Amino acid sequence: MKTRDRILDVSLELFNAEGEAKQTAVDIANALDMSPGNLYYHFKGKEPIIEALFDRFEEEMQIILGGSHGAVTSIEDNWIFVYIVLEEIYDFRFFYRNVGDMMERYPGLAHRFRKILAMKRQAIDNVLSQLEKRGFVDIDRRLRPALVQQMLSTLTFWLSHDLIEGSDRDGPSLIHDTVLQFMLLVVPYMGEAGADALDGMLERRRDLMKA
Amino acid sequence: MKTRDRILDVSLELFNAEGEAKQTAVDIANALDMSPGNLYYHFKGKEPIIEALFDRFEEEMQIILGGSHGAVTSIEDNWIFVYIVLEEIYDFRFFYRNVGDMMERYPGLAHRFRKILAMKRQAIDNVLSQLEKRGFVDIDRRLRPALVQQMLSTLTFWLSHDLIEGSDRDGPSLIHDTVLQFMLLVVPYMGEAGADALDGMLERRRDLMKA
DNA sequence: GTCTATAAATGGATAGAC
DNA sequence: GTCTATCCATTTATAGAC
Repeated sequence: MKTRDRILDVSLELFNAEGEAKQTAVDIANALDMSPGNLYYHFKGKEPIIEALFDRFEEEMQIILGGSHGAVTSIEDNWIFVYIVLEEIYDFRFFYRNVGDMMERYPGLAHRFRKILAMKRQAIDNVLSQLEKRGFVDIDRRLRPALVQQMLSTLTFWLSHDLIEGSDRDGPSLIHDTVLQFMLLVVPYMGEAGADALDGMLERRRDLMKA
Repeated sequence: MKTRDRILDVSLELFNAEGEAKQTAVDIANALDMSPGNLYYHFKGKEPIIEALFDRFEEEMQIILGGSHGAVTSIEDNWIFVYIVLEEIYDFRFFYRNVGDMMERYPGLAHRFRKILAMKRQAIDNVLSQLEKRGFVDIDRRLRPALVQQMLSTLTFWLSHDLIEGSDRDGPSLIHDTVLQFMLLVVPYMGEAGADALDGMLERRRDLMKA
């Protein structure tokens, strides 16, 4: 099963770098220095390759999002999973450059995308509940669903948004800014402590910029 | 120039209903009860049709976003332009079901999309400034850019988000909920008056649901 | 302006030799 | 497992008659 893995590795790299939609089966074979016939021996086309890549992605995400998110003390620590999720998405960023397009062209992925979305929502909800229970934040019940939705959107469309703005940033810096953007959403609900927490977040971001 | 307009009208309807990516030049001709050859006489293919449709959309958006946004008293009235923008986007929703994909496949649209994005950002900024000046809201300077970005994302990805969630809602109800989602973003910055404003927004939403 | 017919181009897919 | 050769389907695009 070595060639099979090589096909997946190179395909992932190619899709992330050049965009999935533009690559044909022949392009993939070329990138592998392999004949199209041989590629078809291992995978019946582009679609099964995509699905095999999604298998990998899904597995990772389930590990990340299925893990426990309790037992942390500081506010920022609660959101560490956000950072990890963004990094994982970045590894498979071709899926997220254009989620709607992927779901449309590979209908088999739609419900699996939604399952991951639901897990993300659950994870966000858990963390917010933690923060509320510990008294770090106080969120109006009527505003809570909108806040969760906003967080979920951030997690889903950060790459699309960057693409549309055409900023062409490097991955790590984009990830850091997205984490910041995410955390800033709770600041208004932190009351007195909000100002200090905000300072901390921005300072940390500056440190990361330098490094 | 009558056939030309008919082609654009029917194409828009077809793209909105069935998705732009799936329609070929022949499909468009069929929907028009017209031969492909004739279609090609008026437009050299799908791309010039898309661009002509974007001309229409761009013109409308410039009128909406270029207009003045001052001289309104209530908080909700300030956001009327959001409602109008969403309705206009809905009329050309095939552009927004998958913005990134459109920009990728029609590179000529990219900078025009970005121009509209910039106008939206400006309009949001103006309204926020108005609200601040009148003392309706008090937004930390360091949080303001993140808030604007969230609002912009909402305005850009509401249709994608609905598509991904697969909720398959009807247009008007989706538009109303998106306006609500948009306005809820400022509630945390309204201080004492926030609770009342929130009540008003939710009540208004309920009234619209019944109608 | 509109049609029919057909060419040209692209990408997906398989057969059969090695 | 891997290659070459080839076929098939789809879509774009044009030529020429009406």
